Amino acid sequence: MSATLATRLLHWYDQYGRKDLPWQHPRDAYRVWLSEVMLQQTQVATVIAYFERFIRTLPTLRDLAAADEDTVLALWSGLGYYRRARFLHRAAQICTEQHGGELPRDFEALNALPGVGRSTAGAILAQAHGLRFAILDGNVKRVLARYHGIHGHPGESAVERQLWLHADTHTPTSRVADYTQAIMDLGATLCVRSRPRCGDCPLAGDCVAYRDDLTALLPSRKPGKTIPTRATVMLVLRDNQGQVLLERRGPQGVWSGLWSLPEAADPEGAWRIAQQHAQIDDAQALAPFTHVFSHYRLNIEPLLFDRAKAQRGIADDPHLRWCSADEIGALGLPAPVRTLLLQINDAG
DNA sequence: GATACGTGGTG
DNA sequence: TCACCAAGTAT
Repeated sequence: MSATLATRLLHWYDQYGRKDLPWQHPRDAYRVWLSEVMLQQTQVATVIAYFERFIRTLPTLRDLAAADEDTVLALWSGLGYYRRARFLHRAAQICTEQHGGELPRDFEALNALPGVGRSTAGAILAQAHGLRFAILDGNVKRVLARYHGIHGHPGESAVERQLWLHADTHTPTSRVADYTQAIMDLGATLCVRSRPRCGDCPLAGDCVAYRDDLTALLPSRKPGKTIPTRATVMLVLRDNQGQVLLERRGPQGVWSGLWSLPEAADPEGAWRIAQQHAQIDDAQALAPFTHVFSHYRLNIEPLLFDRAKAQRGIADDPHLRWCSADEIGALGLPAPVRTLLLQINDAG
């Protein structure tokens, strides 16, 4: 009878696991929650700097609940999937109103918070409180699909159901927090998507994919599909003090809640919109570029209306504001818009 | 079940 | 250049 998967994994973790990630010290519920949400569909290397800045600015759940949405989105700006930030903010307020300013320790209550799914709820309970709950993120899916030789894309419900069963079965009753970190670390460092380092893996002896030489085929890849291309004109309205007109995007769709540039379908529409907001002398087409989302490609044609004279009355519209470069730093902007404005600033 | 939702890195 | 990928959740 060989040791359990958890035993072997914990033994490996003690020697090779990651123990200095910023959310591990201290490993409290607020920090684990924040890190888990930031890490959804995002890699550790990207998250670390965002996490440290966020936790420095909003060190407690109550600070987050009391913060402006602009502050939260500015701290998230560049991370993507901005709905996560809005959910995080709302969930903090729910905790303040309904849970005494703490994250609940109950799975159902956690799972009911916006942005907290089964895996994130499990991670909080396991890592912050040592309770026996399984997680099933991309790392764990990859490890278990290989270990058990499970075919089929993990996005299929039947496959995911199997993976959850295995994930739960393997979760030990002691050292749950370390085990949870261990299986993620294995997936992130050895059992990686391409060229996994099976020679160093503590589970290779019982791994079906290793035994059958299937590591390159498991987990099964998502059936590919081509993404559509869309186009937009972005208006850069700039006054003689260098301030640029920004517009807050609505609660639905991409970049929800972020401050972005006004948009139009074509240059004629752009002129029409520009004239509503300012007196315009001329327009200058800037270099077009493409921004790629997960589900479509966006061709962006920036149109610079320089030396614009702002119309009066805009101050009344909370979704519009003229911003200096300094103010832009404190707002959440889409990554390509921030890049564009920085380039224009550098160019004068 | 399918789709929406970002961004930066990689081969 | 480009397809694919990386600590998911909500609708």
